[in-house]
Amino acid sequence: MSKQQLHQFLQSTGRIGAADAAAIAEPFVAKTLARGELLLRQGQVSNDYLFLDAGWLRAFVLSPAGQEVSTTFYQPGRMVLEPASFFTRAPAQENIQALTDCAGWCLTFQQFNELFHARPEFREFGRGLLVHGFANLKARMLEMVTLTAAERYAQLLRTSPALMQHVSVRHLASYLGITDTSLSRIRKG
Amino acid sequence: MSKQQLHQFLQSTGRIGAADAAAIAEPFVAKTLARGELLLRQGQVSNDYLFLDAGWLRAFVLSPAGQEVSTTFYQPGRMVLEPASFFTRAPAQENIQALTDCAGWCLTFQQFNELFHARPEFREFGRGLLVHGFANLKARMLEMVTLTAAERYAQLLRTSPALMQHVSVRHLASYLGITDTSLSRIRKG
DNA sequence: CGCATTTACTGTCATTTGGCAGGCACTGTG
DNA sequence: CACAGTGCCTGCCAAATGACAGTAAATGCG
Repeated sequence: MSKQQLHQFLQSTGRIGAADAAAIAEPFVAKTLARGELLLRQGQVSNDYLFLDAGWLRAFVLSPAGQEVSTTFYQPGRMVLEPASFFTRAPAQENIQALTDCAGWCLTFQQFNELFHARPEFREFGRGLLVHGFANLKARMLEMVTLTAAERYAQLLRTSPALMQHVSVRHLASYLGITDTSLSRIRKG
Repeated sequence: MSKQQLHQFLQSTGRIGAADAAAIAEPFVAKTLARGELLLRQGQVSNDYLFLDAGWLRAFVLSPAGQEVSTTFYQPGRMVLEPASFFTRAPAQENIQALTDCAGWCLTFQQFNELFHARPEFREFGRGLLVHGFANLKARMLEMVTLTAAERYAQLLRTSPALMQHVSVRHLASYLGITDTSLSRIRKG
């Protein structure tokens, strides 16, 4: 497997040229996960800044009541990251689990930070990643407030149809903020 | 009004010394807002990286149905920022409005970016700000999914009692993801 | 293969929440 | 003062969702 997808992703912001992309990608190390394996376990400090070539993952937390709540799904061609733990070096609240076999390229925090401070383009890239994640989360929050469960499901179907192939109804339901019972009814209806 | 609070806030991360804090604070310019005034209007590009000395603000968006939904409340001693527009230079979806008369210190995007690239400590500071905002939003999303409306209200009362003095029931309700009718009932309790 | 486990769906009923309309108190204005 | 406007509360009913239990199909495993 080559780093071609990673190169393209780095350049996709428009601010990183081919030569810089190659230099930035250089320290990334190959990483694979088997289906079901955890990339991050709650209580650990995240040390993976991962570009995902292939596969799907989900992040989840345990609610006070002890139930798994899926918080994020990660698709191929994107970064997999838990910023709160990775950047602050604090133990993670979240777990990140491979829904399928996965393969990608990974930086440690130290490697990330060296690039971050050494390369202005990568700085902007990293900042942009956080900003977009923030904006997406805000949009999701807005949907939680303004849409019904059925509308949220329809919206997700429309924007991420491929996701449905890899995620169980139960995971989807907790992501949408409803019970699997309700989601079953919504899908039926 | 002095920049003392800003100095302290910059140093509160532990990675910025007094001398660096003074140097970083230097380009910040005084900014005031009258109650009701908009710091940011949707459709505009945000150009304010604001530290709030005194006063309260809220951010809100218009839902597809045309209703105001409050998304964030800003308290004194913190930053006021709409990252999605400020960093990407894209028109904002959100409005930011002063709930009371406000005073603080402000950077433009250009000033911010110069500091960001020139000063490693400020880079880490800015990154930390985004990361914490992200983590807070995720925690709020988790509350939306796992708690009832009454529990979310109780939680907010516990964590931000001062907020209640400055925010109308209607704003609070949309922030909590319920109608003002329901919040009224919850408060009655 | 047989068996246990997990997953998805469904029915019934209780609870939560929204929609709507009305009432009361407060505020600013001529 | 009279008046309109606004914010907050409340009552009534309908819709959305949760809780629980049971079933059937799919899956994993010895």
